[in-house]
Amino acid sequence: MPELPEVETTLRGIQPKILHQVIQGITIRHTQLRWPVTPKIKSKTLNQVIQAVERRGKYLLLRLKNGTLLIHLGMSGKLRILPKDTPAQKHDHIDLIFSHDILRFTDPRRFGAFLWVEGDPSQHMLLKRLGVEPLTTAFNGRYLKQQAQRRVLAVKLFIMDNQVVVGVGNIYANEALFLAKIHPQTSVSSLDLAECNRLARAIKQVLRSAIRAGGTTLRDFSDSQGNPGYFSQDLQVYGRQNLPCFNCARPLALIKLGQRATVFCPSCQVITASPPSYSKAVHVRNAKSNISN
DNA sequence: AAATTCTCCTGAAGGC
DNA sequence: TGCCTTCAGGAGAATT
Repeated sequence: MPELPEVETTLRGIQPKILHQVIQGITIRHTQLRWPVTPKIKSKTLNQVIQAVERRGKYLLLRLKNGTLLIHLGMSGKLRILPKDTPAQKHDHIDLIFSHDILRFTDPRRFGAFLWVEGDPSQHMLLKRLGVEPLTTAFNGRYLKQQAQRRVLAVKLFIMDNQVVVGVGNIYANEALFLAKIHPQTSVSSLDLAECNRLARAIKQVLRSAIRAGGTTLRDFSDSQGNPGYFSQDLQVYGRQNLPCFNCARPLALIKLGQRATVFCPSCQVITASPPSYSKAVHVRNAKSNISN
């Protein structure tokens, strides 16, 4: 499932292939994505040059002279560079056709988005309220501490809030909290500066490692060439419920926080401050480890 | 306002 | 084998 490292991996794969290239055609096979794909995308993009390829959070921006293609991979989306004559398969929804190859958007679960945006994309509804990029110096312990003031929710939900920091999805939130030795249910306003510093550093470290590994492939992520990511092998907690903690060998626990699977080590990630915890958690009974690949 | 729950979708996996 | 149910999850929308 694409999080920031997977989107960054995709960006690095497609950028050299499409930058400064002319869009010679566009094929839309399925318009029902998260939002309908408007037919005017065709006329707006035809014969336009890709002037820049950027990322903001988990959004990809293909900038043209008169507007921007705003793309989100959702849960199961991928963008691949393929030879021009590659036959389309079931969930291949959109092709951008260039002189030598095509950029194909595939998304079985159709949680993704493919939008045309005019004007400054940073002011678009979907982008203007996004928080800081985690891999910039603006994201640090002091920032987290300041943002956490008077917020009443679990730290895991807080770091997954895109208005605080972008790009931290469920997998990397679990991993970063383990690395920072912070219990996912800790009330975020109770974290001291040292803990915030640890957490910010852990998020950066986990995301950087995952980008270096080409992302995490659980079921269906692959990069623009169709290669899987190798970070799955480095996962410390995600998908490892009931298996031994790599630090202390005790079994990892699984709960649900905000309807997301949350895996942590009950002995390495201890809540120190009081009140002890926030956000309702559902304990998952008879949980089986379900990591794939 | 902030926190919480619901919702979209398909494929995989489990139960019987 | 096969049908049925359940689950996964990003993030906006709806609700509390």
